[in-house]
Formats: sequence, C-alpha cells, structure tokens
Amino acid sequence: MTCTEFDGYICIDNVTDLDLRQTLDCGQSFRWTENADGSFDGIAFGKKVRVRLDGERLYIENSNKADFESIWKDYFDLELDYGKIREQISEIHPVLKEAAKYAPGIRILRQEPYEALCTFIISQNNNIKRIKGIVQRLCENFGEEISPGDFAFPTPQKMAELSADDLAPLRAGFRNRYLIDAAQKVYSGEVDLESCRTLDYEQARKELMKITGVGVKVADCTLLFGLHRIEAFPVDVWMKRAMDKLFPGMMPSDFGDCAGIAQQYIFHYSRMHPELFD
DNA sequence: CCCCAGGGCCAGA
DNA sequence: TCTGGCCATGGG
Repeated sequence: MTCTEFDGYICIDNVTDLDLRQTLDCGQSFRWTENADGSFDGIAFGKKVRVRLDGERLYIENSNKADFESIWKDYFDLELDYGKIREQISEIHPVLKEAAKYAPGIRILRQEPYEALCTFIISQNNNIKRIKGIVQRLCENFGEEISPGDFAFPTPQKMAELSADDLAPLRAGFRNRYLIDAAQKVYSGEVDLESCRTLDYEQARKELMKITGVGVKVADCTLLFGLHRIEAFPVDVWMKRAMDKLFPGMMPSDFGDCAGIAQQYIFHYSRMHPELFD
C-alpha cells in the first residue's frame, strides 16, 4: 500500500477488501452520501473529502499525504488484514462464512469517538434515514463551517454550553437531553473516551454508561465504531432476529476476538435478506 | 388508525 | 434480575 500525492488529491494503491457502499452506507457512519458515479462525499475529523474506488486504487479528493497518514489510513482501517480475519471467523459457523462472503468489502471505520457516541445516542429507537437527517442538522446548527455549506461535527465544548431546548431544531425528541448529558460529561472529563481504548471491556462499557441514554447497545457501538474495540458485538433488533433465526443457541461471546467484524457481516447480510425473517 | 425504527429509563413485580 | 409502558418523530 503506497500513497501518491497529486494536485489536490491522493491515490492509494493495493487497497483490497474495501467496498465503499458496503462500508460507508451500512449503518456505522451517518455522514457519507453517495454520488451518481459511485463516489462518496463525507466529512470526518473536520476534513471534507470525496472518495472513489477504482479496482484496488482508492482516490481521495481534497486531501494530501499528511492527512492520509494522520487521518484516512486509520479511518478506513487500511492496515488491518480483513481477508485473514474473514478466513478466521468463517470457521466459526457456516452462515457467518456465507455472510462474510456476501459483503467482503465491509471495513470497521475508526471514527471520532465523540461523534460515534453522539450518533449512536441518536440512533436509539430510530431509523437510519432519520438518524442521518438529525446528525446533519446537528452539524449545521452547532458545528464549525469548514467550507461553505460544509460543517464539522460539533465539539463537546460547544454542545456542553447548550441546553436540551437549544437542540429543538434537530427534531431528535427525547434524545436531546441525552446528547447534552454526553457533551457535559465528556467535556468535563467525567467520562474519558480515550481511556476506553485500553480499559478492560466491561470497564469501558461502564465508563460510557455513566451517560444518561447510553445503555449496553449504544456503548458497544461507540466502542466498535469510535474506539475500534473490534471485540464489541452490538445487538440491535436486527441482530436479535439474526441470532434467533440464523445462530440459535449461540452467544455474542462465541464470535471471538473479532466479533465486531463478524457482527457487521451479519447485520448487513440480514438487512439485505429480510425475507429470512418472515 | 396502525406499526416500526441499529434503545434506554423507570416502576412494579 | 426481568418485564411492559413510555418516550418524540417521521415514514410506510
């Protein structure tokens, strides 16, 4: 994998096990939109880019080599061998092998922890389309405008000075006060997101669950998608159905130390095959 | 009118 | 510990 810089864009070659739609539109991030030509526009870590995949070449527009090293290499998790992990987890169960083969281009993004926390607070008892709208309004109203019409995800500092009523324009309903509590506890240091990278898993969960509105599932999603704890295995309504129908008798702990990656294969496979659960 | 959506809180067993 | 009602909002 080498990164070459051109005028205003970069090209990374030998990128395998990556499909942009499978990775950016599979319910782990809510800030990417697909263009008619298959490229995606998105904002992460305060940078607006357009990404495009041509065979094993990943193009990132509006970027440079320094940002690749400090942001995008990790964001797309390009240093983890997903082919090898798929081989490992395919041994666990034949249906998991099938699910992994169905969408081999899924990768677990390394998003900003605070953004993952907030977006999955918003996700509760909600659907992906509406989650995207609320996240967009959150950024437009309270994030820094990094270029005309483009907004970074708001900082905990900015959100901590707001009240739940200030979030009314989001139309997020009962989740408003959860977002404010998250901002205040992260900003004050009462909840230390960075510590959750290395804490014992149960302790990391407890740390996040100090926040009102963060239960087991939101904590697991934050750990998986924001802190790259790939042993996390978030169980939502889709995963409950999948566990009952496709993996009877199995538990999250049966999916090993890359359970989170297995979880994404299963989640995506289940969403694409709703007829399995009729 | 109904039901559901990448849940969590709270009260009452 | 486990369960059911409730929570705002919008789409089907």
